[in-house]
Amino acid sequence: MGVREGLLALLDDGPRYGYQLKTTFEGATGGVWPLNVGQVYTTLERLQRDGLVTVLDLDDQKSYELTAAGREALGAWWQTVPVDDPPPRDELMLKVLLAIEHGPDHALTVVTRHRTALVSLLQQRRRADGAAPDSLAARLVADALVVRAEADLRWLDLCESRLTTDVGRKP
Amino acid sequence: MGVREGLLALLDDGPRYGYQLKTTFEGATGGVWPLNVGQVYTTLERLQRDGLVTVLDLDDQKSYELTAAGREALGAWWQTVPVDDPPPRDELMLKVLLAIEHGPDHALTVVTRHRTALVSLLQQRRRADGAAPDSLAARLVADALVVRAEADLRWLDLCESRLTTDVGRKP
DNA sequence: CGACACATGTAACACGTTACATGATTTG
DNA sequence: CAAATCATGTAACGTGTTACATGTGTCG
Repeated sequence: MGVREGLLALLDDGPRYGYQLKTTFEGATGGVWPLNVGQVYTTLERLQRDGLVTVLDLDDQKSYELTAAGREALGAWWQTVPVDDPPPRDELMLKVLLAIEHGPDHALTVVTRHRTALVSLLQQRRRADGAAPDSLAARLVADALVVRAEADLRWLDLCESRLTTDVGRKP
Repeated sequence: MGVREGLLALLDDGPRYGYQLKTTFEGATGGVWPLNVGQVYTTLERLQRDGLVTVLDLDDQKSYELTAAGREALGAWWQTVPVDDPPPRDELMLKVLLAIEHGPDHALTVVTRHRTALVSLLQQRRRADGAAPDSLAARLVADALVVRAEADLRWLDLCESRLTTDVGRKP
């Protein structure tokens, strides 16, 4: 549910054609999220099917346009605050939780390995973040990656402390 | 790529049958990540197809077992530190970035709306985290949700400051 | 001319989700 | 007995990813 809404949002600025949507999407996201053109067209097809978008068939190019329903759906998206319930499965969490099933020793191994890797990744990202201010979008994405990595790191620390103190009692 | 490895990891403790995998998966993840039984069977089919798992056809129940290749794949998974490149598309980020295309005013609206929602969500999660220590797994998941929400909040603050100071210059 | 950007698609595949169908066993 | 749990699947659908095919225009 990402590309779909993305295209809707871009079409809110007026009719666009497929390839244009690809490039502006990539531009808006600071070039961090490449978008295969093919997916743009298939997604547009689905949006048509769902009545959120119509096509203006011009000479040789096709122009896509929001319908009233599409504008409504977009409005709903802007209003909605995404709260995932159940939360999306995350690979790091999953790995640690499953490692616990194999015993706290294995879990601690996994935790420390990931922490050292995350520390270097974080340094790397901080450098990238501090350096070239490409665009506002790229900057914000870089910020997000740093903040996320910090959060993961903090969580790993929490895991370690809980694993070392709570050893023995697993209700 | 979550369920697949999850099942492999669980099968490392010995042969299991499908339904058992569902319940132990949900148990290992503190009941936070429900897993549809149907998906267990389809995933096991794919794992068979890929030669990572074999079936022991007993009287009326089927028991699944890791192959050598399966054990190897699992080992690789344990060793691997997940670094997504490009990073996965995140709805919050996407929304803010696309809102910027519509002008900083719209972006600021989105940012502040999400911040207030996140603040209350965070309080709620902190309560849940501080309360009943269900199991180690449930506790760790709750921790993760809190830490993630804090990170998102921090990022939104960053967005706001960048949006208010960087206004005007978008290279 | 040759490479590259522009422009539009199709096909195959992977994974996840939900709903549906079926039957055995356990337990209140 | 009735309901819940255990147990195994199938079918349909949605989305995302990659690769492939095709053609036009532009620019060095």
